[in-house]
Amino acid sequence: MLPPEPGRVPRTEEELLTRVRMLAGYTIGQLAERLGRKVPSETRRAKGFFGQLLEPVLGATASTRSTPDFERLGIEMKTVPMSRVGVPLESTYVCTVGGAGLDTRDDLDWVTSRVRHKLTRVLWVPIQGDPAIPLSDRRIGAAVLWTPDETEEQQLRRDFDELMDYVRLGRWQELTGHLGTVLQVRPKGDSGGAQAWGVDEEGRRAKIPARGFYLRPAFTGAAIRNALNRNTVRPP
DNA sequence: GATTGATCATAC
DNA sequence: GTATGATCAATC
Repeated sequence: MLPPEPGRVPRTEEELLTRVRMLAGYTIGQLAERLGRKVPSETRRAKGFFGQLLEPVLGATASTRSTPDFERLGIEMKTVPMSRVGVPLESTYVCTVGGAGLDTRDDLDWVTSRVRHKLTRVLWVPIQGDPAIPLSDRRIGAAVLWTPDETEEQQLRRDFDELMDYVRLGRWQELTGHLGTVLQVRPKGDSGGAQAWGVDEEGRRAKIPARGFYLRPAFTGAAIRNALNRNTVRPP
């Protein structure tokens, strides 16, 4: 039985969920074959491959724009590499720090930030991430749709506000991956080379090393578990 | 073994 | 070069 072919843009959440659930159990190899794409030979060269493979099948309005994957539904899709025991093996990239957003100052406030907008509604798609399993044999898991609850949003906001203080003050040197309990800032893009717009310590526009917001694995794991629990109807 | 900083592919 | 999609690998 072959996995579904590339689909049209889903019109409703239900349509998207139905489609993504059809993928559960299939391997990356099966999906790649269906799409006529070759699975990279080395895992080192497969970064981002899973996400890019799933997008056309689910009807994501892909491309490189900074809009949600499912624009009209306001849903962002993230594949998550899971260990044998079902915990995320990697952090999850959210969006860049600084850049054009600082021009409008929208990014400085949590409520209008790209981080919050990106995480308002996320479709988590777990995929086997055990390095012992060849890329082609890794299986797609059961996806869940998640919206941060009050507790989760507070956690994110606290970290965001703390991290953005460094951005506001131009203290890029001190803005390392050590900061933040659930949300952190790390380098993004080619090391050394990649740059983005920010402000320096005098508040002037300046080029700074490109960085991105990332969710820590423990938070992503909890989010997926919580989404599962919330979406499960239990008997009274 | 977990984590931070470095790195890889692709589209435009 | 900048955005998307992420994971690798040196270090703690």
